[in-house]
Amino acid sequence: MNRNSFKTKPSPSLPEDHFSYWLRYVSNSAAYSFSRKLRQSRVTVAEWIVLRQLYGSENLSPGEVARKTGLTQGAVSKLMNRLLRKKLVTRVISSKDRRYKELRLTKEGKSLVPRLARIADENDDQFFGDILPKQRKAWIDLLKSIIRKHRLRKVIEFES
Amino acid sequence: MNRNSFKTKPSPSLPEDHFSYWLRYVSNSAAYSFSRKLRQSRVTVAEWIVLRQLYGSENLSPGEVARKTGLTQGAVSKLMNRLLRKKLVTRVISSKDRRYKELRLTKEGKSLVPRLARIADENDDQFFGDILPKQRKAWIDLLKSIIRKHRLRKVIEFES
DNA sequence: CAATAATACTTGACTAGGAAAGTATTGTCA
DNA sequence: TGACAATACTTTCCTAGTCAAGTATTATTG
Repeated sequence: MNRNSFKTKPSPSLPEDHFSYWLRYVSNSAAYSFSRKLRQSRVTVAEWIVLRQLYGSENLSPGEVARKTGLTQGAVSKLMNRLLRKKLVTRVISSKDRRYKELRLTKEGKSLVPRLARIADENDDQFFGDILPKQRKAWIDLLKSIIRKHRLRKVIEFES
Repeated sequence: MNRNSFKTKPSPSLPEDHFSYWLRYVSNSAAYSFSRKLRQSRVTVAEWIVLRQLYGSENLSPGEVARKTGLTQGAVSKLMNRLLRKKLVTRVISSKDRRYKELRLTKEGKSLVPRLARIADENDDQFFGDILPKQRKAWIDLLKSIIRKHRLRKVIEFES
C-alpha cells in the first residue's frame, strides 16, 4: 500500500512556486537597473514617466497626470515639487479655473526627454532584446489581456 | 521629393513601447493585489517571504535571511523588529558566536505560513491561472534565463 | 598578546509613495 | 443668493526600503 495513501498535509508553497514571483523578480531587476542608469540624469523612474507624459501635450493638470500614470494625486503633487525644484517643469494656476494648475515642461525638461527615452530603450533592449519579435508580441498581448481581464489600474512603483 | 528625405528626429519612445513597462504593469498589479489580500493577516509581502524562509529551517541568522531574500541587512533588521512585535518570530543571540542572532518562528508564526501560502496560491491563480501549463513553463524558463544571463540578484520591492 | 581587521548586526538620515484629512475654488439649487 | 456639494490640489502621517555610519564581537597578525 502506498505510504501516502492517508491524508498528508502538503507543505506550504514557496514564493518561487508562483508565476508572479519570477515576473516580479525580473521586472524589479529591470526597473532597478533602469533606475540606476537614470541616476546620472538626476531623475527617477516615476519622474521619467511623468516627463514623457508632459512631452506629449502642451500642458496637463496634476489630475490628468495622475489619471494617465496611475499615480495618486498626492504622489503627483510631490513629484511635481521635485521636478519644479529641478527646473524641469513649470506650474501655474489656470486663469480659467483657479482650482486647476497647468504643468509644462521647461526647455531643459523638453531636451531631457529624448535622452531619457534612449536610456529606456537601451535598458529594455539589454534585458529583453534577445526575445524574438514574434514571441515578444505574444507576451505583450498576453500581458495586455491580463490587464483587460482584471481591469487593472496602473500601479507605480518601488524606487531604490 | 519626399518631404522627409532630410534627417528627421524620431519622437522619443513612450514608456508603453517597452517590454519592461508591461511586465511591470502586471507584476506590480499582482503584487499590489496580493498585498491587499495579506492585509487581513496583518502581514506584508516582504514579511511573508521572510516567514516562508524561516519555515524551512530550524533557525536562520539575519544575514542568511538577507542573502536568501535579496534584502539588505538593514531591511531584514527592521523587518525582524516588526515580526518580533507581532510575535511571529523570536530572536536570540547565538551562544556559539555572540555576533550572530538566531531567528525562529513562534508557534503562531508557524501556523500562519500555510495560510499565507494559500493566499499566495490564490492570488497567483487569479492572475495567471488561465495560462496553459505548457506556456507557463515556457515563460518561467525564459524569465529564469534572463535572470541567469544577467546574474540578477533579487530585488524586493515596493509596498503600498 | 595587543592592535587591527573582519564579520554580524543595528540605527539614523533619506527617499518614495499611499491614504486621508485639509484648503481653495467653483457649481448647484432651494 | 447663500449654504452645501463637488472638484482640484496639497499636506500630513504612515510604512517600507536603501545606504552608510555606528556598535559589538571574534579573528588575525606582527
